[in-house]
Amino acid sequence: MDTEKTNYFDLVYQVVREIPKGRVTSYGAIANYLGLKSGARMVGYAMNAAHSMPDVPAQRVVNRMGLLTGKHHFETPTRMQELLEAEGIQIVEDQVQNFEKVFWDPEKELSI
DNA sequence: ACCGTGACGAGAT
DNA sequence: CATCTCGCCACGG
Repeated sequence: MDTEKTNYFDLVYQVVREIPKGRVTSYGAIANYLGLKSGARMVGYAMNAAHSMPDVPAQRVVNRMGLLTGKHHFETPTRMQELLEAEGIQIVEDQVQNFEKVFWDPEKELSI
């Protein structure tokens, strides 16, 4: 055990858990907030490990275009959309509607 | 130890 | 304006 090299994964989960209900954010926004700068990919990779993390609403994390790119990683491909719709987010063909409205920028609205 | 791949993003053509 | 390529870093095979 020991060697928590994936410590930055926890940072990602920390931010994701702070995403308000009915809102979404992007991988790049989280990466930027954590200072990973162009590590948007790393954020996505971290989310892949989120499978073992409770209270990590990965469905609220989409790519910068508001597209549900990671829906295939859920229990079912439609699970992500259903969860978001249950929070009041409208989705059409894996695209978040009113993305600008539901977009939640950690750097602007979050303070942890 | 090397190569390929990946829940992305931005710049260049 | 649409498409392509490269960069980022970590992990699996």
